Amino acid sequence: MNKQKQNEPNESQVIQHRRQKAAFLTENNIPLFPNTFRKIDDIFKIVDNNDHLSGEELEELTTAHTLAGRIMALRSFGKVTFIHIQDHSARIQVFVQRDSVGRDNYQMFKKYDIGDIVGVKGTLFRTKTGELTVKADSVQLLAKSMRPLPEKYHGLKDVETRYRQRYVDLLVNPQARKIFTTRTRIVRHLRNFLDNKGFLEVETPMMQAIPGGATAKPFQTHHNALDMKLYLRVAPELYLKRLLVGGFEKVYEINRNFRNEGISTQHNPEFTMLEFYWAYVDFKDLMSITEEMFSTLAQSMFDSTKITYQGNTIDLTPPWTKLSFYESLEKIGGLSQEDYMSIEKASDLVKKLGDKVQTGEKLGKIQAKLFDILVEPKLVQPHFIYHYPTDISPLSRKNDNDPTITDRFELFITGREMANAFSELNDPVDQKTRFEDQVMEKEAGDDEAHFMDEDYVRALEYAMPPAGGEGIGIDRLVMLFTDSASIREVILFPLLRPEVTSG
RNA sequence: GGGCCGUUAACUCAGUUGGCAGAGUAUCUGCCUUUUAAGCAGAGAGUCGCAGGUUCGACCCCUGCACGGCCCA
Repeated sequence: MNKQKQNEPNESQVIQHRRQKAAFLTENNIPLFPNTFRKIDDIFKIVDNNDHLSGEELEELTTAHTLAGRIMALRSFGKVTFIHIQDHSARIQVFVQRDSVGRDNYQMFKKYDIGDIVGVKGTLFRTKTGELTVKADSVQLLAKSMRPLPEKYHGLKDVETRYRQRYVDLLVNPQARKIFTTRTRIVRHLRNFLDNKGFLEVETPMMQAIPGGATAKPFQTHHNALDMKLYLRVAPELYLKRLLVGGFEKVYEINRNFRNEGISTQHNPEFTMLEFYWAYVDFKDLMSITEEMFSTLAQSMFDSTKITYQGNTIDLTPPWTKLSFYESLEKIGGLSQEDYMSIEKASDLVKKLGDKVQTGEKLGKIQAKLFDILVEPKLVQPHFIYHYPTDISPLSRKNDNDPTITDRFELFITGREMANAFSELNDPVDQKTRFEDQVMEKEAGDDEAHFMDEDYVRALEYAMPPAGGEGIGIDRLVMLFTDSASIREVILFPLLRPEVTSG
């Protein structure tokens, strides 16, 4: 009996027991991991097709079902055992009787554990308590589980384990599965929405020699054969706009971006963005399509344009409130023009509110800090804030009447930035100047500032059609639609430090 | 980066003033042919996150570290 595992004296008792059972099954010629069983029926379909039938009606049916799934519960009465098995679609009870499956088979079945994956053939009936149940003609082991599942009643609660071992979380917590199936439905809706409007989905480089398209710190990597430094992209923007130059008029990409910043309930280093670019429209047209996109999404998910997020009702019924950046500082931030239009006053205010101001920082950047503190958290219902300062919008088209502001908006819901959009800057001379300004900021120590991208300027020199472009954070959108407080709840495998393996 | 909180059996959690480490679930053995958080009887299971320190004695007090969570920047 002690022939195995003497080198792992601390191995949990449960695992040792399971190894012993596995050895017993192997000795009796029961394969632990056969791939010969072919599942025919989804459990959901079986339940859906038959749940309306009475016990008597089920008795008359002789239809045999062939299903497979993981044993999630097991109640043994000696010569008869009830198990619940779960597949991707649902869960159903299975009744395994010694006198139905045969004495020898039942002997083997008694070595099956919660967590094992089994294949079942049998017919339907109702138990005394009325539960729709499969009466097994046979139960076959398809994959032996060597580890116990978390507790049946409380499930897996430990947040760290839920993220590190997401497979266990998904197995035992239906809410977790729900979030990720909802995520997929959301993304599918967005694709359908854009496809139906004639947008073309494309894929642009994630590894870039010159990262651009957002003010953010990039990750660095290295290509060995080419011996060159590469960056993981912070945004696809500049490539998508090159496609507008190339003649595509409506393009979008849903894919990962990487930003070398802190981790929080709102930030994961890799995250998913939708970016779309549309020739011959401006930022106001983008407001309309955004309202349509979000409200149809809510409608298709919840049959309503009102949704609940962390106890607040969010009304996504268009049209949404629209305020200029300066209006928002006044109406929502409670500031006067003199507070925010002078560098000195605005800087003092920022410091008073607990943030820092670097010497030589531009007015727009200081105003943005005021906005972040005084306005953003209060934008719980959907708000478009437009006409951002040019200083903090290096890729946006300047307003025709006032070059200190841009034709740009950000969308805020639940106090968070959900989208960023603007009329695109397509004047190559202006763009080059903005890049040069960014390079100066970079040299002054701002490692979020843009690099010079000569090829992008060259592309604009061939003429890019006037256009609007927008980015929407998919993870935050999914948080909103799944009522999740943390971004890690909506990312299957959020970034964590390596697990410490002791001893 | 800063503050606060957490880390005890496979899971969910207790743990008294610093005095032998606990429960439920799960597991094992026995009984049990319609249960469903099945039941009854019994049993086994611990690097109390890690490393130091204080103490006759530390899960408990102190210091440092690791991982995670929340808040702030």
